[in-house]
Amino acid sequence: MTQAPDIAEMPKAYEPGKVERKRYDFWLKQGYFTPEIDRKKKPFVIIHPPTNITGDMHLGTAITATIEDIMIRWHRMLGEPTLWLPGIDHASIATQVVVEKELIKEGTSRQELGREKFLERVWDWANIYKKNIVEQHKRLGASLDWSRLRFTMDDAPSRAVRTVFTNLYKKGLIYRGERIINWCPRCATALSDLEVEHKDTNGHLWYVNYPLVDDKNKFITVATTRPETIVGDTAVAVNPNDIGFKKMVGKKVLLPAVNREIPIVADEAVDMEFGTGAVKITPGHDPVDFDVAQRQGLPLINILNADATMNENAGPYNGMDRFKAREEIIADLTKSGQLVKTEEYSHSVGHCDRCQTMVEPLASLQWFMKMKPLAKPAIKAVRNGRITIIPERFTKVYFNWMENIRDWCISRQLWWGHRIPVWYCRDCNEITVAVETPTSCSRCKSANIEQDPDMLDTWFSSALWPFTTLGWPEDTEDLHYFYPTTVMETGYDILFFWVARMIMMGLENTGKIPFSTVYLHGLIRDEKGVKMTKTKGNVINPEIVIDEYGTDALRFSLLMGTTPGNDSKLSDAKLEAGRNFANKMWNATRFVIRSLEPVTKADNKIDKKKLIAEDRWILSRLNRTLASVTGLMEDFQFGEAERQIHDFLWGEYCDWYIELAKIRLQKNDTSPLPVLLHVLEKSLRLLHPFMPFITEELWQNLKTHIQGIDAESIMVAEYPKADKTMINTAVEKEIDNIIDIVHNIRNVRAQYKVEAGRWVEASIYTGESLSKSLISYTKAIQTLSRANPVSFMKGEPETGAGDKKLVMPLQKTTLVIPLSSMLDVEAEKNRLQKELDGVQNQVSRLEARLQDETFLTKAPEAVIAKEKQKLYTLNNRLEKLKQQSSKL
RNA sequence: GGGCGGUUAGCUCAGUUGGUUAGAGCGCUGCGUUGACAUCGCAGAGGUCAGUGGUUCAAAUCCUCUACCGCCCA
Repeated sequence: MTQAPDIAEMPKAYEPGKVERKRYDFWLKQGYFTPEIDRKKKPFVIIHPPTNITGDMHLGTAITATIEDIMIRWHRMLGEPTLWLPGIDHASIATQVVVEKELIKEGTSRQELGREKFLERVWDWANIYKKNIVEQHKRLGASLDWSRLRFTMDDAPSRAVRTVFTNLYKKGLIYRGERIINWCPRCATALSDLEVEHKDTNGHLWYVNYPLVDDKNKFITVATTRPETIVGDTAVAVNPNDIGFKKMVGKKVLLPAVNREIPIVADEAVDMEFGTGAVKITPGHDPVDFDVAQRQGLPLINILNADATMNENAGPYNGMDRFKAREEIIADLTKSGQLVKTEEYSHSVGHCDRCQTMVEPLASLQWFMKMKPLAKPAIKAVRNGRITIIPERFTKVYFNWMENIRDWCISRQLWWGHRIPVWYCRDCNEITVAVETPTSCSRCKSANIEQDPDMLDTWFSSALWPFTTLGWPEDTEDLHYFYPTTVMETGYDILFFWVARMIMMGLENTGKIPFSTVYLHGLIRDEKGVKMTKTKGNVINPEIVIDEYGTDALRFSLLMGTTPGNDSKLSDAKLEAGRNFANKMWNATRFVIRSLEPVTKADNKIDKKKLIAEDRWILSRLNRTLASVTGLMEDFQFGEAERQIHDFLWGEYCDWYIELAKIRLQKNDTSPLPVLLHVLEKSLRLLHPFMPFITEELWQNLKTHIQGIDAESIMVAEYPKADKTMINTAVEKEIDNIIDIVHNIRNVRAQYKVEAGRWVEASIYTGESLSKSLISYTKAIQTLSRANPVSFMKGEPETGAGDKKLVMPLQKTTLVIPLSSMLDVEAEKNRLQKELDGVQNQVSRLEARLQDETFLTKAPEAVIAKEKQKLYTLNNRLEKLKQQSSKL
């Protein structure tokens, strides 16, 4: 009895905490996460979108890891060399914001610390969070190849960043210029368009009179939402087609507050419908005005300091905060009578994505990437199908953005990140751009050079991630074998940030697409459908969830009921469903193991000759599920695949097959054990990518009792394939028939409130034929529906008046139960009437259809035959129901 | 202003080439502690698939318009 599968070894409920760490360590030790390069095979590769170091894991991390791990584990089990490469992102601006907040709490600041000390602090932070990220992914069961872990600030990726910058600069695709950029006064840096969040804001439209220089009694009235920028105006503009203003063009007006003379110009860009039709032009602080100024040759005045206080160009408002200046200037204009009208006005205002501070458009000297030439091949790659985006509708979003792409501001006035590899010569002003830090100016050879103090946008390095992680620009074996990668999986919210730029950079730098499929998942929201954010305090920490429910439950519930690209909500109810399913599997396995003979090792090989109907039924259902799930996985329908596995295991294997098997185990009949084991073992493999821990635990448990399983771990065992020869529609119908009978006897019992312990009598009439197989289920029907005696009869029941019997026409048989112990006639009348109505309804519909000439001529013959058959069956049933009803 | 998505049971959502009586989980009602599982079992109630018009023999599914909700871009 030493190797007896003692049930005491398996506790009554699944305890994930005792399993997860142990199993993960085992996988790690075995080295399963690191692929073997096999040139004969095509690898499956996912570069994990780098997790950023700003804080702890959130559900976005969890859903990404879960979906990718499902794909990875699945392909690994299919025998493909499978690489899932983990990455960590330095998140330049976001990290700097968090660390600065810490400093403020300590009563200091980055300026006070100085650049070097500040960077030490950030590195400390980064090192802590790098560790956390790795640990958290391990808890999620992520089978990432940790031997290839990359951090964006590592030497190799950093060198790759400088290489790309240098190459693109040389090709003229990176340039330095003065443009309107988005300036965050709190972060004190430029931002790209994508990092600005537009919010509809209720503001005002102020109408201000600008007096004409040559006639102080005449005015031109302009409308503005930002009166504080008046001091930066260098013109007033009207539309050249605006007849009302025609005579004004060319004249000069006197700017309020600073008393500067500025011209009235005509420009097509002016919207005649807006305000009075005359607008103020502030080229230093408005993108449209900037363009007007370029066209009209107008000067440009910057009125703001980096912290958004007014500067010396603002005259009397110098030194004031921008909002204070607005109040003051309105007060002054009111006093002077130049403010003629104020309207409520709703408009969209940009805010910093990271700190929510109101952004200032600002003319500034920055580095930009020219995007149009890069976008062109990237559009083509998707258009001609070399890259597929799933779900398909995002293809349109991608095209729309790419076709209207604008140059990307890539420089940031930050301290943490990749420093721009540009050196300015103090002697000859030459710009030196280089991968290696130069010691002298490339032109005059002076050593008096200074590096650009700015950093690159974080997303610059992210865009290179699919190839820099594999060693580019070095010609490595990894790059050869694993690039282009297979799938880029991420949330749809960063389609532009990541995916689009990765495609452009991949094509530009490697000449190849970086991946062939883009799979976009939806966002996880809270129970009420609100996006989770730290400020709202509705963030769910996955680690707490794992502690309470287990990793597999979390993974299961994250996918439950989801479809590609659609948002989903996470709730305790879903987590409980996941936990319960895990527990159900635990106990099903516990039952199977307990049922085995203690001494011998059982066989899960199937001897087709020994199979009885229910065996062939569950095998048919299994293989149907396998085929369906495989199709869904190939189609990226993981939520639906998961649901089908769940329904098969719970609704068919546990609810029916195990229950039927129990009867055979008692009877000492042909043993159900081989099939019981066979189906369970395969199902665990089927489920493994979704719920890796519990499936491994149970599979290992099972393995000690089964002969001939070679794999050391479920994660390297073969993913089950459907055997279509096992699919058997006839036998499925046969067992459905049994289920139908059991179902109806149980139903009657419940309806008539028959006591649990009481047996009812049942006769089953089978019409023309009475199969032996059906009779062999007598015992099963007895046990499952608590009916005895159960007898089978050929033909139809004879119904005489006064018979106290329930006669229930089922799908294929007629069930007869003596009413003797079930006396609630009213309830039965109601039930019958309801059923009668239902069937009558269907019959009417079918009759109508079958009398319809067009249907009869246009529908395929098979369909017509099917409908006729249906009608025939229904009419029979209807007839029987009527008889039954008349008797009551 | 342009584009996209959603509207199916009380709640959260599936329903992918149009074709049995539209499904699941949770919730609800009733019954149930016979050795896998009360993190469970059995049974039940609950839906004119947002509205409108159309295509079709046949529409939750395809097309038109409308309403409401959400998102993205400008």
